Amino acid sequence: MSTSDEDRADAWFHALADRTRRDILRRVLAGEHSVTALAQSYDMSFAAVQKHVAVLERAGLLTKRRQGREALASGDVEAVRSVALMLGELEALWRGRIARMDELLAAPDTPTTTETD
Amino acid sequence: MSTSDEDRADAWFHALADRTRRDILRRVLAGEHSVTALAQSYDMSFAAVQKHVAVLERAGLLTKRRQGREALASGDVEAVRSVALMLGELEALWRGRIARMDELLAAPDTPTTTETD
DNA sequence: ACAACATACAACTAAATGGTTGTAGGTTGT
DNA sequence: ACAACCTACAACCATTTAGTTGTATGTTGT
Repeated sequence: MSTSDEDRADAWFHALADRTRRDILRRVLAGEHSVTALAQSYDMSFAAVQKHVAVLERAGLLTKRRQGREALASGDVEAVRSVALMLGELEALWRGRIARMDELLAAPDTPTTTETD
Repeated sequence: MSTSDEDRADAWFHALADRTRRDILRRVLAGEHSVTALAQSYDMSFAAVQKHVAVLERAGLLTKRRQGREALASGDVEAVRSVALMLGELEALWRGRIARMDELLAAPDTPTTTETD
């Protein structure tokens, strides 16, 4: 494959780690917006907003379609779900810890090979 | 309040935007690990790993407790759930878009005041 | 007491980030 | 045709970040 899961996760979380980008994502998830329309909402240059949109696009969190001279940005809810899914996997690891604690409490004698190295 | 929700979100996503930190978080969610134990898993200096742990700690994604000379790090699953919750809110915004589309399809005459500014 | 160990932090460097201004190209409407 | 508009990108700058090494402090076991 070209980009690993970890590369994608890096891009996702990096894109989400900026409040302006999160706000842009909120808007484009709620509905299509042109880049200039988005830019008018923030106290920074058009180019800065355009770069934020590009970061979100590279991360796969939004897509753009051309309509005449406008670029209409739209949030990709599937990508958002993928990020949430990754967090769900982290939570599953935690549940595994609890399960191991239960094992220990249930069978104090059994050597459960907790540490392997 | 001292730190806004956005500040916390910045810290969360920034902490998660590094693969080493995500891996550390996986390990400490699965069970307590000392900082040196964690450091032995990665091809970088102890200080580098210690800084990654500090970033996760500042973000509230893990907590440390002292036991003798060791600092035992443990993942905070509640914080992970909070991050997932924030993504859920993004998804809800998207569902709002769909709801508005339904409105439009159901009542093509009604002026639904889509844009307010 | 003392050597080995675990952590913490300061100081430094290279690279990435978030912002700026400027320029260039495609689209629209008169 | 042409002016106004929308987008894209390059070049630059200040700050942050991810790594390094070195040093200081506390803990453990003999």
